[in-house]
Amino acid sequence: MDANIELPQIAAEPAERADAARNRARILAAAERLFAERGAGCVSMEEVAEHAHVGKGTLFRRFGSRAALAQAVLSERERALQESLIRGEPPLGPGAPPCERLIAFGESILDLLAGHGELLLAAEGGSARYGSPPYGVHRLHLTLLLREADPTCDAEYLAEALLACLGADLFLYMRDAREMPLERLKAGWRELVRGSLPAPVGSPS
Amino acid sequence: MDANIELPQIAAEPAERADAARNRARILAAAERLFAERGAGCVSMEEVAEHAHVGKGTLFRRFGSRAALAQAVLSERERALQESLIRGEPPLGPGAPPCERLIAFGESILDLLAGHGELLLAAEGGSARYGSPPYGVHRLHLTLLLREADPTCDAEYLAEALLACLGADLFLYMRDAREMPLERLKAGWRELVRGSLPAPVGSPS
DNA sequence: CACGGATCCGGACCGTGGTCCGTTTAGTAG
DNA sequence: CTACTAAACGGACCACGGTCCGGATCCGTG
Repeated sequence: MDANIELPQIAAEPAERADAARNRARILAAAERLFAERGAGCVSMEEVAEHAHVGKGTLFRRFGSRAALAQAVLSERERALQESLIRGEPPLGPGAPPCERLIAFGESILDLLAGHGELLLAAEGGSARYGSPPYGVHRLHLTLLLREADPTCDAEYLAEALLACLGADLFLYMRDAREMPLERLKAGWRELVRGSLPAPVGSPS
Repeated sequence: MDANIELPQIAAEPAERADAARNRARILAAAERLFAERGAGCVSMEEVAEHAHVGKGTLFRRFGSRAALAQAVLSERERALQESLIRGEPPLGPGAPPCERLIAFGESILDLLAGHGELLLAAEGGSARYGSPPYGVHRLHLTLLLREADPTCDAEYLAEALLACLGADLFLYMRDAREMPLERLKAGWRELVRGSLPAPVGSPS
């Protein structure tokens, strides 16, 4: 249960008081447990505070919003994904052609969604998605890959558009309401990516 | 100020009482005015009720939720769009090749978003999007066009994915935060559609 | 017109996300 | 150990979306 996660700590901040750190860890542990037990959608912030033996004010002081709490709970997995993007094995990491990397990226996100869809939905809830650090990283990653694959395309627009197809709300809707299995979503993503790129070498068909 | 909009009235319901109709009209008029004056995001349901001289309970009895109220306010424009899709002139209506119709559809939606983005955001808010009648119609429209253009593709998945690129939250983010002009979004949409379809006759380039 | 029941009204009420501020506590300097 | 300050605590508080139900209103019937 390592909880020393301080991703957005770049400038040297005046260090964290001991009780603050203790409470942060308590809150994260309680949130993780409750979200896993009953689903992120069925846990109120007040409950998280109670189970962490902490006042509601403290909870919001530490995490700012429900979406940010969910992001914090997910931050370890997100960190691992980013690590794989930058230094992992191909096709997710560097070394594979951009098209393959794009496909692998989307499939990783879909796997993440399959495992923690509700939690990711809470993390993206209410347009908190755009502007969150993970979204920025994913956007940049896609932009660079798209530009590499086709310098003439509008990579910035395409990155946003492709990421929209990996949103948690859309995923849950397609999986639960439309009953599309994970494999179908992955196949659809592959086609989507291939369509957005020019044919790599010789165009068959 | 015509307010006799009763789109989802298919089965012969036991008719509407006079005071009910009067209150519905009042509410729609008040909502339309307030949303236009101050932006949909800055108007609470209680305010709408007050300005319509109606109790909050009546407001929710009639419209069920904030999102549904926004949809009702938009229903006239949505109806006009659907009319154009079914019986309008090409390329939006029937007669043009599927690819052109897809492009025209997206551009129409983008124009709608440019004019009433906040209102559409309220109408789609909180995953009320999927399952709303307009979404169902748009999805069906795209599915049929995609299937016509390429019977081998997964038209149902592609329809959802393409619609995700026309979501109100994404549009407002790209326009306001990323400062992408409308023309760029339209150009991006065109490329997106062309990529999702096989080259129509002879593939140039 | 008088009646009766179905329909509708409206504001009190609830749960929730988020804020505020008086009080407490951790850390430090003397 | 004491004194002091900045930081953190925590629960009362607020605004808002949404629900409920006792009472008022409409409208068909005799």
